[in-house]
Amino acid sequence: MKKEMPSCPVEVTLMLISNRWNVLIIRDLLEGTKRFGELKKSINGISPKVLTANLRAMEENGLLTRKVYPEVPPKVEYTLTDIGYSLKPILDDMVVWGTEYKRKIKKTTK
Amino acid sequence: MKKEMPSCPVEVTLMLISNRWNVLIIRDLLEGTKRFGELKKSINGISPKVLTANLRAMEENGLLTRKVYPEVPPKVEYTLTDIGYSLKPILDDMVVWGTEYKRKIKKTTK
DNA sequence: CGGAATCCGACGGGATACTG
DNA sequence: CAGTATCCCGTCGGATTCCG
Repeated sequence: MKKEMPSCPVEVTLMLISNRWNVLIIRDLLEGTKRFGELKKSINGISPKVLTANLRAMEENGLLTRKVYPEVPPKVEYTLTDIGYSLKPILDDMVVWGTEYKRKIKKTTK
Repeated sequence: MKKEMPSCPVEVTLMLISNRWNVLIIRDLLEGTKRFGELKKSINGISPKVLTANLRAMEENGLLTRKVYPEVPPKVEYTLTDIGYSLKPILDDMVVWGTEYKRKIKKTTK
C-alpha cells in the first residue's frame, strides 16, 4: 500500500514529486503522451526497474494514466492526468529558481 | 562534500528541497529567524540529529545562515538568505497545489 | 517492447543517550 | 540549549538478466 496522506499540503506535494525522477518524468510527459521506451530514452540514466516503479506509483497517485495496447510487440503509453498536468506551474517555477540559484551561487563561491 | 550540481535547473531545485524536511524548515523560517529549539518544536517529529544535518546542508547550499551566540546557555539562530527566501513562491504554489490535490483525490477515490 | 526478478549498496532517517 | 555520538533500519536507486 502507499503512504499516508499528510495533512500539510506542502508535504502532500512533496510526497508526490520529491524523489529523484518523478519531476523529470512529468517534465517529459508535459510534452504529451509517451511510451515506456521513449521515457527511458529521454530520461538520462534511469533503469527500467526504477522507471516502472515510479510510473506505477504516479499512476496510483492519480498523476498519470497507463494505457496498454494488446499488441505484439507490446505498446504502453503514459499520459498525464489533469491533476498531473496542473503541476506545470510549479515545474516552471523550479526551472526559473534553479537557473537563478546556479547563477547566484557561482558568484558567491567564485 | 556535497553532491554535484546537476545541469538541469529542475534537478538543482529538487536537490535542495526534495528531502523530507528541508521544505518544512524553510516554511518555518519564512516567518523569520528562529532558534534550534524553536525549529525542533515546530517541526513535528524531527530528531535533533536529522535537524542538524539538514540545517548544515542548507547552510552549505546557501539557503540559510547560522549565527552562534557565545553565551551560556548556547543560542543559535537560523535565518534564510535571500536565495532561501526566494523559494517562497514555489512553496506557496505547493500549498495551493497540495490543497487542490487532496480535494480532487477525495472525490476520485470516494 | 515493456517490463519483472534479483541482488546489492548508499543514504536518509529514527530513537536514544550523552555533553560543552 | 544546541547539539554529538551510536546504532539500526527501510527505502530508493543502480546494474543486470530474463521473460511473454
